[in-house]
Amino acid sequence: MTSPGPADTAAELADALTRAMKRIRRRTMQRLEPYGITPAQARALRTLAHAPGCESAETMRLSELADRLRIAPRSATTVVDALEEAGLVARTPDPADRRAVRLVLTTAGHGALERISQVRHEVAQQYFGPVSPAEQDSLLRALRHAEEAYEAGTTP
Amino acid sequence: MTSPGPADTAAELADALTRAMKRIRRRTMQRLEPYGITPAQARALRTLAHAPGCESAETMRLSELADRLRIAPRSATTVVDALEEAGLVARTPDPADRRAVRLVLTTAGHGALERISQVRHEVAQQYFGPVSPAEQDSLLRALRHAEEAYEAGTTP
DNA sequence: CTCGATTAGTGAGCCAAGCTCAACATCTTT
DNA sequence: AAAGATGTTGAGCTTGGCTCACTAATCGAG
Repeated sequence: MTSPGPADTAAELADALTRAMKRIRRRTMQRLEPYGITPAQARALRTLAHAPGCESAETMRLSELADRLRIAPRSATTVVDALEEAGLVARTPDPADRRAVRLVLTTAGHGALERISQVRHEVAQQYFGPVSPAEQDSLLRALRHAEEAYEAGTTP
Repeated sequence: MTSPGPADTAAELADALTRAMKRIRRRTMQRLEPYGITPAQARALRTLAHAPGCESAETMRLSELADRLRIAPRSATTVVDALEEAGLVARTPDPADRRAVRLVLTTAGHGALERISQVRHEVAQQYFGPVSPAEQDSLLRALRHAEEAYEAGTTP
């Protein structure tokens, strides 16, 4: 019953992914905690930092940040609130649209970014260390492949 | 700066994992919602179902469930509460240890399990469909490898 | 046999990271 | 200028965890 065939690989994959994610997330959180940065904040910061397409990077609208993070705009507000309170980003008015807010990375924000990328790197390196670089690469490509197909399939 | 070398693969991997997880989780949640089952409950149910090592499966202590799910015992209590209220598992006293609780799958629980495994299968299949079975397999092995190494490294 | 230590489960209360729905200001278009 | 679209946020909810403190029960000396 429940077809114990080889097709279950996909489901097991989902499980393995969940576990890996959990580990990495937790580890990163622990490492980032001393700086008072949560993973979500770190993600936002990173997203904010290398905004492709904008000539003067690290300036972005809140809604664009939400888009890139794939979260609801309202959720982005909360993240930015925290980031702003921590002095890592600043909300400045958009001269061209008075409804909008432009987010700019502060100097402290840049500093945080550096620490984040270091931690991120270390944690991932530690977790995926036992996996050979070649395998890592194919893993990454596989995931991207799946992701692209998914995106193409849901937003046609 | 921040070493744009090939070593970043691991970090990107972590990102891709996060995204994949998110998608799968959401999709599964949507598909399971009509049955009133959350992903966490589904996980618990599955864990409960094929408990390896126990001769008479689907009977397990709460703390063992917590262990297998890698969550705190207290969190398992909450999950089991929901499961019990939905009539999918039952708490029965452990004859050998009156402090302990044995969790048993009800008939409804078995039914739910079947639906879950179907949904799980379909969702994962859909997401990882574009990835060849061979790649899926190597991906899975890589993740397991990382996981094992991690576990060995943290509980020596 | 009893008494202290340990273990199993849970109540209370917290946190992160989302979500929706509705309000409000501000464009944009007709 | 009125109608509608868009950008941001307040209020309040959800999931899936967490810790700390407590009770009940078992176990291990002595």
